[in-house]
Order: sequence, then C-alpha cells, then structure tokens
Amino acid sequence: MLPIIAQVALDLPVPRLFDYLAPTLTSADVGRRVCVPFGRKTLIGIVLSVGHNTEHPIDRLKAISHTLDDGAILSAEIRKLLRFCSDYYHYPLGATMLSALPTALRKDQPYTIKTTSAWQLTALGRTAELPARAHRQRALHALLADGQLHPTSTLAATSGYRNLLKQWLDAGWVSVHLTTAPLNNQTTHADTPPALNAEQAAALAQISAAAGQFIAFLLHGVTGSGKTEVYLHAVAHALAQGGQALILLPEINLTPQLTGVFRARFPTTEIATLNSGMNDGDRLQHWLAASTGRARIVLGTRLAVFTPMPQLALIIIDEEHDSSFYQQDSLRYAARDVAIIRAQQRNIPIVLGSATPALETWRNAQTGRYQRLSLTQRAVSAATLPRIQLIDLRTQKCDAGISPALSTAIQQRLDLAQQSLVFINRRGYAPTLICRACGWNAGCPRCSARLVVHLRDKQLRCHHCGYAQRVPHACPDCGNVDISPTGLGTQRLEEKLQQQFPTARVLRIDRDSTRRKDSWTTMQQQIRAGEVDILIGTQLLAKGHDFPNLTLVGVIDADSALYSPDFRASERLFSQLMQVSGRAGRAQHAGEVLIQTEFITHPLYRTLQQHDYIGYAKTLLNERRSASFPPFIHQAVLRAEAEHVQDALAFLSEAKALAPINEHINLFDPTPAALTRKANVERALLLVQSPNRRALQGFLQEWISSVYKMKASTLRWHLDVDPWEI
DNA sequence: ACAAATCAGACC
DNA sequence: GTCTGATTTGTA
Repeated sequence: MLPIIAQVALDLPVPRLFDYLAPTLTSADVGRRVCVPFGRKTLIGIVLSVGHNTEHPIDRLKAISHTLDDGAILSAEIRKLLRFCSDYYHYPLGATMLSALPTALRKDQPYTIKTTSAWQLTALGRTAELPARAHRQRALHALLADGQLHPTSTLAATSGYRNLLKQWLDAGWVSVHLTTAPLNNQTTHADTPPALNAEQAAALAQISAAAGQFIAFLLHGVTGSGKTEVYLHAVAHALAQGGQALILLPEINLTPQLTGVFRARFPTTEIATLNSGMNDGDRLQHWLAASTGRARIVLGTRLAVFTPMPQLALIIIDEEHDSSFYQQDSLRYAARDVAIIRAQQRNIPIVLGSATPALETWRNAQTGRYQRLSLTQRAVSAATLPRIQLIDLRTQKCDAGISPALSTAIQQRLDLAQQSLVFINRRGYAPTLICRACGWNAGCPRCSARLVVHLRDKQLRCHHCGYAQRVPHACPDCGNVDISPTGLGTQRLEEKLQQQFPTARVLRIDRDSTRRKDSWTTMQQQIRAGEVDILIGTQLLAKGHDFPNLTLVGVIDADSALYSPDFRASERLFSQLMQVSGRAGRAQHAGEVLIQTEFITHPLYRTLQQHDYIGYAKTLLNERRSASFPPFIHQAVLRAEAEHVQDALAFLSEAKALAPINEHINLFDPTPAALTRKANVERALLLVQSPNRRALQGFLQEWISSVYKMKASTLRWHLDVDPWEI
C-alpha cells in the first residue's frame, strides 16, 4: 500500500511546504490543523494536501504527531485567498497560512466555543397566564417569548427579574440550557434608521442590486455626507438575504464608536469584532463566531480581511485611503487590495468608502474598474462645508507659530463660547535641542534622527525607537549652557496658547496625553460637555470625530509635506487637511478653517479651499503620470537590514546582479533608506518598477526565488510589493 | 594549538 | 525561526 503523505504549511521563513507521513488523513483533512515534529520541537501546521507524492526521500519522512479539531479550520476559499497573497507578496506560503489564524489557534490546543447557560420558556411556561397588572412579569415573559435570555444581559442581572426567574424555574415555566456565549451584551434599545437622502438612496440601490456579483464600488462622499448610513443599509440588505457582512475599519480609536452604531442598529444580530486591542481568548471566540457563520457581521481592522465567513455577501472598507490598511511587517499586504481579490474570488460586491480616496482607487474608478457612487451633500442639511482661508506666513508675523489672524479667530470663538482646534502634527515640546555656541543638536544614539524635547518629563526622546534620556544642562560637545529647544511641538503650543489666552481651558490631545487607558474617552466627554475651549491636537484628532461646538480649525504648519521626497506626501497632506477641516462646523454653526502657509498659491491649498478633491486628484494624477509614479507604474522594494548600511547595500547589489534580464523592468540602484539607522539597525532598499503589473510579478517570482537561495547570515531582508512608503 | 565566534544549511 | 556541524578567526 502506498504511504499517505500530507503537505503541511508551517510558520517558517522558507518558501516551501514540509511533507509528513499521515496514515490516518484523507483529502477531507485539507485545511485542518496538525501537530508535527520539526527538528527537536513540535509545531502547529495546516494540511494543504493529502496524497502519495513527495520530493523528499520517503524513509526520512516523519509522521504527524496528531490532528487537532474536528476538521478544516481554513476553508478552501480562504486557503485560495492566502495562496494568492503568498504568490503576490512573495511571502512564504506556510507563514502566510499561519498568519491568518488567531494566535490561540497557533498553539497545540483544541479550541472550545464558549458556552453559557441561558433561560428559555418551557412549553408550560409559554401557556402561562399572567395577571394583567403584573407588569414586570409580563415584560419578562415577553422577553423570554422573544428568544432565550442570557445571564449577561442587563435585564437578567436586575434583582427583581432574578427572583422571578428562580420562581419560574421552580414552577417549570423556564428551563436552563447551554448555548454559545453571546459575543456582546444585548442592546436593549434599537436605533431606527433615518431616511436616506436621494444620493444615499441611489448609492444603496446600486450596491443592493449588485448582490451576488463582483462589483467594486467607490463610495466617494464628502465628510459628514452619511457614508455610514449607506453602509448600515447595505449591510441590512445583505443580512436580509441570509448573508454575512465584513466591514474593515482603520486602526484608530474610532472602532468602539462605530461598533456601537452597528450594535444599536442590529440589536439581535451577533457582531464579531476583530482588532489588535483584544486579548487572545476574545479574539478566538469572535473569529470562531464569524467562521461558523453565527456572527453575521464582522467589524475589524486589516487583519479581519482573512476571517473565514461561509456566508460572506458584502465587504465594506471604511476610509479606504487610510494607511493602517497596509501591514508593514511579516506578510506585507494592503488589506484593501486583498479585500478586492476576496470579493472577486467570491463574486460579491465590495464598497470602498472615503472622502479622499487613494489616488490608486480614484484612478480605478476613472478607468471603470470600480464604479463610482457620489455623496456630495452633508447629511445634516443645516451643516455646510467650512470656509477655508489661507494665512500668508510671509506677511503675517508669528508668535510661537501662531499668526495674528489665527489668534484673533481663536479669541472670537472664546467670546462666542465656541471651541477651536489647533492642529499640529508634531508631538513633544520642541523637535530639536540645539547648542547656540557650537551648533550641536541632540541626536538619537540608535537612530539617524533628532531627539525630541519633552520638557514636562525633562526628557529627550526618540520618536522612532523610544530611546529616552534626561535633558542635559550643558552642551556635551562644548560645555556651553546656552542650549535651547528649537521648533514647535504640541506641548509648547499648549504653553503658548495658555499664555496668550489665560482664561481659556486648553486641552492637548496627542499620543502622550492619551497614553493612559480611557484618558481619550474621558477627554472626548470633556470636549462634548463643553469643558474645553481650545484643543491642540495631532492627527489623532483629525479623524472622524464629531464635536458639535467646534467651529474653528487652525493649521499651524503644513508646508513641510510639500517638499518631502515622498511622492505620496502631498496626497496625504491633502486628505489630512480635508479630514481635519471636516471637524469644523458639523452641526448648526458654520465652520472656519485657517491654514498658515508660505505657499498660498500652491494648487494643493487652492483646491482644498474649494473642497475640490476631484480637482486635486486630477492635478496629482497628471503629475504622477508625467513623473511615472504609481498608479501609472507598479513598484516593489527589496529591503535589507544589517548592522552596517554597507552590508545591506552589498547584499542588494548582489541581489541586483542576480536579477533576470527583463526589458519591462526598471531596476534602480540600491540606496540607503530615508531613515538609515533605526533602533540600531541600518537599512537599505532596492526599487523595482514596471509599467506592467504582470511583467513585474513574473520578474519578482523568478528573482525572489533566487534571492532566497542567497546566503544572508546576519542580514535580514524582505520584499514590499506595492509599497506605501519608500 | 585550542577555543570562541561566525557561517551555511537543514529542518519534512 | 531554531539548531547543528563546519569553518574561520582570535588568542595564548
């Protein structure tokens, strides 16, 4: 009899699978977890095929130690998606497969779906007659008649009901039985959907009509136009047809907010959430609930794109342009792009929503690959778009970064008891510490970067690696004591504004002030309650929040992005300013935005003033076309890390020499990375471009397989396909 | 001449 | 990634 051999995917940085003897397995076990001996330890793997063939000498094969679970944990559909990712991103198949599993499933342990006891009416209880005046009893009865009652629900916890339940249990009216534990507490109130405006309704109609076929929609809606409402209706439609819906969100603290909205709208639907803030146990339960089809809605960050969902019928990506959809380590993927592939493979509609779509997405909408749906009006009809004004820094004299015009505007809001937001994308007190005598400035010993002054903690900190030291009293080079913080950060701005407006209540919101658990939630409540007059914030504040009394947004210094070497910097700046402008005047008061700049004629600011994303996208696309940048060209970057850049560069040169000749491919020379040294590691990169995605993929496949064969001892390398940043 | 450090390659 | 045996390098 021929031996049965299983190909097993293991979490290893080598681009191949491992064969094991597996006498008890059949083809039905493909996708199943197994435990295998590997070297002197055992590993968890996923069976990818069961057959009789192997490249390895058969007498040297080891046998699988045991199988786990009842059957496949990764469906054929998800395996196909992961295989695509492994091929496209040129990341080892085994590591790709395992990265899709929640951490709890990467251990040699069977999973259990959490259960709980719940109360249910018995046949006797169903026919029970209750006194008309016994309101509590009647309410409880109605609740039980509706379905089962979990002990975690708020109602079951109230003492009155607790006693009643006990009585009814004794009377045989209710019984206790075991069910799956609910993922979330049952919501007692349900939100009724508001009426859609004409544009929203039109968008919804198109999405709903696409059920069961692959169509990628770009839902382009200005801030406040009610994209979420369209999502909610589209999800309701998918659920009504028996489908599951996957909603991907950026990785920001907005997730609980949106989860709340979905829970209120779908109170009887189980909603799985998947984000990095969850512990392994919860993550597992939510993943399993999605995977068995019990959770009809999955709300999650990029990693949720790989969640098995047997009835998946709709995918939504909110804020599709957001950079947090790019994973920057291990499997380097763009969740938005993977989601498109998933929708395509499954033949279902996908909706990409944004006020400022990524240029790649916009281009796809123009060429007809995606279908564009526009929301041009703000959903709250009274709310108009804010007026955006430019403050010419060449003529206005600034005091600590604040121009007289901005200062006056803030004073006006204070007089009107309205709120202002001053936006500056640099946290800390000052970005540098400089010696006035010799010109020395404080640099990070582990990175090629300046240390940032954090005066409050009397520290110099590196924002790249976390290094911290005390602020020196004198210059370490020349001994001069005249060393001074130079430049402007959130803390210094806070100090200055407080000096300028002594009676105003100033609140700084950045990663430092929100580090403690729940402090951001508390701050949001403070802002809503009107306990704050002036907000100072980094991009943390720019996204999605709705503060009704906020009517002024001031932008301190945005220009630096205009001369950044990163070709995506201006795209990012535009969308960031659009986002932050969207914070002003969302309710009945009109909003005003003041942007301080030295380039008042720059097209970015000009189009921003018109709220003209389309106009600016056109400008940018023309620039990209003539400069041969994405989306008109496709890129991949081979990156290397070593103790010394020279080694990284040498490795890349060697790799370049190995590249197959291909006329469609443009291979650049290895260069040190922008921030060459980071956390004591020096980095270099090699850019590859091609106007033809197919050609690039073909080239990469051949090239990377030979790079894998290179000896690279102490050096680490990886490939970044469609990089977000170079 | 020996030990320590580094490297190349297997791992199924 | 982790481990191992082979090879290079350092030091007495």
